[in-house]
Amino acid sequence: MALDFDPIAEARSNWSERGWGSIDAMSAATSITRVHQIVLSRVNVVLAPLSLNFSRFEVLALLSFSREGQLPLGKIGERLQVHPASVTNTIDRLEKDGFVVRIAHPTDGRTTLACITSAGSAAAEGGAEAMAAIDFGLADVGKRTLNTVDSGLT
Amino acid sequence: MALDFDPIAEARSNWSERGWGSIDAMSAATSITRVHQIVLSRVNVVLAPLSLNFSRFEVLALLSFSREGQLPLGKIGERLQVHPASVTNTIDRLEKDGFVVRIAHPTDGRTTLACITSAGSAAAEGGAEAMAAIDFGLADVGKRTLNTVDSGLT
DNA sequence: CCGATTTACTTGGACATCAAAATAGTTCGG
DNA sequence: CCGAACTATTTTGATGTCCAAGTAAATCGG
Repeated sequence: MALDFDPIAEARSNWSERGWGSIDAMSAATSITRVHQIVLSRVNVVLAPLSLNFSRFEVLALLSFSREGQLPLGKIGERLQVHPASVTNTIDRLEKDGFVVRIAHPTDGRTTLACITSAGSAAAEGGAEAMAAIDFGLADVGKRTLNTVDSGLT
Repeated sequence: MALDFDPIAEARSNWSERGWGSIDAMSAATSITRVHQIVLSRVNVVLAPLSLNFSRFEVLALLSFSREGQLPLGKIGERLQVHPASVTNTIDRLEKDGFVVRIAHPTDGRTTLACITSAGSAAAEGGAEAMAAIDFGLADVGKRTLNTVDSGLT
């Protein structure tokens, strides 16, 4: 799995030779992309046996955190910063797997609520446990990095 | 664009209430996901007018860094850590836009080389400039974060 | 109270990615 | 030199994401 070269250092050096600008930002963007890639794939590996991936898990977690275990689809998209069409798609799959059900909003006919089922709650629980068990795939990334990635967000 | 709440803090608090583990790692993973989302979308916005996105730009940059301006598809996938099928797809598009051409490897009949064209070089140049101009969408992320994201990678 | 606008979700289309199977060419052991 | 094993790429099929357009319901202004 480990590469025999450092892609980040390589990119920095080539970038600089080319006289291209914003090297630090370029380097950071590359790192972020790479870390994201690694984390996402590691996390998805342990979620797969539960019929989950990170997106689906996020939705279930959000629902399980809510008072009633249900939220309008639009709210879900807003919270997770994903496109409405993606929410529709994700809820479709969660519903097909029996993890949520769509129910009509009591007063607003436009709105659809996603409501988590007990199977959904169990899956969320299992997913959280599975990801915690591998430290979200970040075990070897280093604590200092973690904390500082954390801050500096808008 | 700015949210009226802090999703990361929110997630931490809910996560903890639930008694779920690895809070720091969870928080970091969430941050990485979110930063990646933001950076990628900002970068793609400025690349779009050039008929590029970040994936395609990465391939062009890699080719333009190479001695001969050409590399085997497999090498490209290895360097950029993407699936062979994705390389095929990306090269298809770049070729359709006239940014690269496929040529046969001189000695190994299995291998296909992607060779950057002058239009491709120009596009890479323009893309680098465009991304540098917006500091890779990281302008408001903070310098300390950038440097530390940088280290801690395997 | 009605028409225009806004809001909420879904649908269809374009892309991107991965896994697995298919294809074609190379290499290696006997 | 031949067949087995390996390597490089493409194809196929499943997912996932976004955008733009469509549909349906609520709201706002006159």
